[in-house]
Amino acid sequence: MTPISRNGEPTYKRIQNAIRRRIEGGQLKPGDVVNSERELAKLHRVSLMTARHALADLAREGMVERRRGAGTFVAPPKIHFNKLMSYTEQMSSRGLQACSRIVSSGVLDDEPDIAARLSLSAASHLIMIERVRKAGDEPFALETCYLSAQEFPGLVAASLERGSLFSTLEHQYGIELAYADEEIDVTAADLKTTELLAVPRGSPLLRIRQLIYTTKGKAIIYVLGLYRAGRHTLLIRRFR
Amino acid sequence: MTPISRNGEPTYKRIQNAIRRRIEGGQLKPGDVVNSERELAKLHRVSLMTARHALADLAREGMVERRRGAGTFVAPPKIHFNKLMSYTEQMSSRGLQACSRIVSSGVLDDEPDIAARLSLSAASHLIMIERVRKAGDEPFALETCYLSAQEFPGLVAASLERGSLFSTLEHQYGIELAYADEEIDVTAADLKTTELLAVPRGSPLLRIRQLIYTTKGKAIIYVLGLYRAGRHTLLIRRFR
DNA sequence: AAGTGGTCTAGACCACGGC
DNA sequence: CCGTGGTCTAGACCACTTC
Repeated sequence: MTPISRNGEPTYKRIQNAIRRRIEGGQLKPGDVVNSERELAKLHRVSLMTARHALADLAREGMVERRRGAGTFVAPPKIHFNKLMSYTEQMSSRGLQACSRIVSSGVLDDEPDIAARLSLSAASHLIMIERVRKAGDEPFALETCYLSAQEFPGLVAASLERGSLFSTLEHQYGIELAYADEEIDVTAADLKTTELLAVPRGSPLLRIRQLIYTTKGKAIIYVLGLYRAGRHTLLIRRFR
Repeated sequence: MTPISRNGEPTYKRIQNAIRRRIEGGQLKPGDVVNSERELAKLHRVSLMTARHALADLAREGMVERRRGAGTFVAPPKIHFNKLMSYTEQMSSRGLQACSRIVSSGVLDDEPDIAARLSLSAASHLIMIERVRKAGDEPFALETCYLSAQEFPGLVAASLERGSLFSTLEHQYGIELAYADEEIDVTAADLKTTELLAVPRGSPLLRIRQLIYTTKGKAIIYVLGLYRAGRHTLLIRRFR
């Protein structure tokens, strides 16, 4: 048997996908027994080590739990903590519709601090998009994002039409987002924010400054978010 | 050769530890080449798969990076994002001394909401410790933590003497902390907080409600933290 | 061309869990 | 007791990187 089945997909991944499909398709529910290493080896006509590789890797992902002497079981669905999601994705994961309004947008060339965060020279041209996020009728957040104008020609127009910046970047520009570092603190609303978010002057606001990186480790988006009290709580999981 | 060398430690872990020691001891620096699978197999008189297991596992931990066709290299030291650390640990990791003052402490038996978060019955006795954290002379945070009084007899006295609650729990009570879920939002300072933190009434405060779990998945500590604006920023990494 | 990691085989013994 | 996962062997071929 050839180790790799003509399409380039390793055998152990084919086995994983077969199991994944049965879990995601609902045929296997959390707590159910998954085929043992020996069963998988026979089913897929594969050596024990390969079947084992498939299961061990699934366990590492958290899709499955292995208990020595007992078997391999479908793991309970994990809540995705510390996941980088766009506003649109966050909303749709809760079954809600993303709703936002672009307040302003354009290209700036005198934002040295922001350019520096994106590892660009001080006077670089930066695309700026400022949006108010709404829940129902009430605005609850003001988000301003910045990107290199040179790297994303034509982005402003595109982003004005479609809501999701993430999907535009990923599908239109072929960008692979990897992670984001966030600085979270608190400030009082200034005059401009007061008007846009319809809150009293001096109201406490959650401030999140986010720097989003690609899989190559390059910072490509800077986002400044200001969130009204009460309307927004951040969930984080920390590990020991 | 016996697969396990009399003390019960698997061979692949012995190999890992040998490599780890050389990295942590400074003999191998980030970017340096680590012994290849074949070299390790000969050195430790072990099969290729076992040497491979050791390296693959170290790579999964992030201690080394593997590049096909090139070799295995010591990974750059990782910044510990999203790590659960006590205040004492956070301070000492920055080379500072933890400095806090106990405002009040005692046992409560009428905090049903907090008891519920800890999966205890409504009228359970709860140890409460309220502390002001300081940076230099200025107070910057008010932290109140709650634990089951039944599970931690004698804790109040112990915690009054030593600063670190985490180390008391881990060493005195044999607790293994695993992770914490945090809810982060923002409020305005009430009268009591105003006095303790020496800020004007209505000042914006960062509020962090933390539920800390053991390795067995049991919630054992609830912490409510209130942080002054400007004095404290949270760092988070989110992954796609 | 030589060396590396990635995949795979066809077996083996052990420790552990549930019956 | 039997079946499970955990460890291990002594090889093999491939794709890839470096020289």
